[in-house]
Amino acid sequence: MKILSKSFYLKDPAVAAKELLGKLLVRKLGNEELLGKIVETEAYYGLSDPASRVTKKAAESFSLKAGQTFIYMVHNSWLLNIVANKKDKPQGVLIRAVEPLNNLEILKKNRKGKDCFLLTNGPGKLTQAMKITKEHHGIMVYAKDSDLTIAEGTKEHFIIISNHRIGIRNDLKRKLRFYIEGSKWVSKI
DNA sequence: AGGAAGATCTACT
DNA sequence: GTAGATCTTCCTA
Repeated sequence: MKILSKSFYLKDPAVAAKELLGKLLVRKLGNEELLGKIVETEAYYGLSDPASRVTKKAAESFSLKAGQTFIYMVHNSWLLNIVANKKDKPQGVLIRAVEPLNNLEILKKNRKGKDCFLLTNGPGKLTQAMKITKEHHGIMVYAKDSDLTIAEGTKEHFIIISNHRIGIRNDLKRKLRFYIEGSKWVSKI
């Protein structure tokens, strides 16, 4: 399994968000390795983004370098972001949904018996299922020994749909949400 | 110290 | 589809 290099994250967040679709999220949990295919992402543009208070907080945390995680709690849920930018700007990609590929029993246990696509079809759900918390804030996802990494996925072909983002009052005009067409794990069509 | 608001989730109608 | 739950952070006094 090939882990994406740091240079992968040195690009425009919208581009990175699109290219992250189909990649593998690798969560090391003790002796187990939880694999999830990324099926839904959103790009965030930090300071120029109307996402109010979240942006402010993000601006601080995005002083992190490209390729590091940025984890944030909202509405009793953890959200997983990967910092991605060309320059030193507070920008990044939000991982909204993944398709679990193995260790379903562990995911079910963490999700109190939920099943199938209910396991990870939302930002708060996938972090719960994979036991991702604030302790993973600032992890370098390109480092081989990190508990959380992102690796090359299969080379299968899929169609990418773009849409406006979810849950923001005054969204930007650009469509910054991307997901794989037909995936059962996409949170909302 | 207290209140308000949020990149959500769940349950119910 | 809509309302309520529930927690962390930020803002104001």
